[in-house]
Amino acid sequence: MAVYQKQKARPPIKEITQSRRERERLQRRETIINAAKELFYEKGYQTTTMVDIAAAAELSKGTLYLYFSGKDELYITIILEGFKIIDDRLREISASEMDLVTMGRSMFMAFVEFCLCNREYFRVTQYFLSETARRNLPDELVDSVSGYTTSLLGYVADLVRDGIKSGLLREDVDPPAFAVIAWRTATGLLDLALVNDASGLVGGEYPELFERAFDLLLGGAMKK
Amino acid sequence: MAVYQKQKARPPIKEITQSRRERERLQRRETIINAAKELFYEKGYQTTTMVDIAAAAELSKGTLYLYFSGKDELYITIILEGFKIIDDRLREISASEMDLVTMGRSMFMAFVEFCLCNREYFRVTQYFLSETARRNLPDELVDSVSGYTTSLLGYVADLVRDGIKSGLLREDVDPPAFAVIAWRTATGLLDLALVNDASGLVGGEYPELFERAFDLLLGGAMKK
DNA sequence: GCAATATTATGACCCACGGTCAGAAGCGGG
DNA sequence: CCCGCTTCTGACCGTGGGTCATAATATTGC
Repeated sequence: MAVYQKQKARPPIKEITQSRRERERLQRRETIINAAKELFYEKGYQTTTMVDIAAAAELSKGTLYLYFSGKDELYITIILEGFKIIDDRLREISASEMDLVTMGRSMFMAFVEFCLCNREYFRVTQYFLSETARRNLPDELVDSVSGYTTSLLGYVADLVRDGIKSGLLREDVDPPAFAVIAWRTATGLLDLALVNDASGLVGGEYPELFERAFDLLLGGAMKK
Repeated sequence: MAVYQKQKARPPIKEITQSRRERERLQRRETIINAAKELFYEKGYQTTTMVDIAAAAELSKGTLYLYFSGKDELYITIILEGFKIIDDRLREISASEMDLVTMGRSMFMAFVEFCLCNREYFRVTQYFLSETARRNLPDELVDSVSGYTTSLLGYVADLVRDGIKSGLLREDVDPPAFAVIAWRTATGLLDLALVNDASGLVGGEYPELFERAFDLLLGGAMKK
């Protein structure tokens, strides 16, 4: 009786192996990304070599180029994961039930803490922004990064709009401009914080410095 | 009568040539710096090669290493000139007769404008801050840069102190922290501005964005 | 099972660049 | 004019990103 059980027409062998191949390919890709992530985190972009990554992924150098167009693309690919995480976090906060000020502070500090805990993601974004990296990078990647940035700034701008509507903030505050300024204040301080372990230009505690920065920006935007 | 005119005992020939040698040496050094500055400005740090610089200075590559320990030192040396200029400018402003708010704004905008007009100086400072550059750099250079930074921040912190004393600013504003925050807000926005030529993440005019940033920080520090 | 074929992996090789150094070139003193 | 000292040079080295002919492996057809 079981003989004729062919309710589900099984797709041809060719397609089955095809799909397995694809999974395996993605798996390899993931392996490479993980190896690279660890090394970039540990040693930084410049000092990590393609051979290092290949060795860590138990592959030869040439193979890496079957999965990524080069070191930069591999690097930027890693960024995007970070963006996804922080984007989710900010969306989560912006969907929650806090009052506006708490929400703003939470967003600011979530971003800061994420960057402090995932320094390499942060460094990568800074690299992406300020280096010649963009030149020889696939447009698609550049677009992705820009897209995420726009998205992050959007949450803040929306929040500012709400703040103005509710009468908390002054009417002459420009939401997108405020978002950009807050974002760059955070990155500017982060830049410093990540080097400052060694150099000690700034005394005092870091978390407090970020809090103060947020207070200043907020204070400047609030009605008297 | 003129025969015995040896009022000024002329130093021995040896010393004369010695001193000329020294001047020539400094001249060569200057030539190299100027060549390098132009190229760094034009093409950025990574894409400028030592051979490029040597060619522009009409020297061979090896000669550069007689005047500088390497590419990094050459790079950082160029920074220091920039620091000197902006330091002088800020000192000038802080010694002038403006009211405190105007003075603060002038300092902020002077810094911003200097960086926008001398992008390479700015990029260099950022590189110095965030890259692995420091590791293999003479301590003396690192100290110089730190020293200038401290000096710049000092002008701002002093101004804030005056502002508090005069009753304009709140007592709970921490002068050094405010200085750091203002500084990093400016650099964060500058970082963006210098890339933004191409990428257009931010709409609107730049000078205005910097003004807004200053207003926010000032507003946050002022008494209600 | 086995050859023919397609897919994936490899590492020797190329080139660019920062840095070195033995020897060349130039200058000054005697 | 020659010796010695300073300054300069460019061939050379090591490193590291990227390429590609070839090898290894898997898949398909018979």
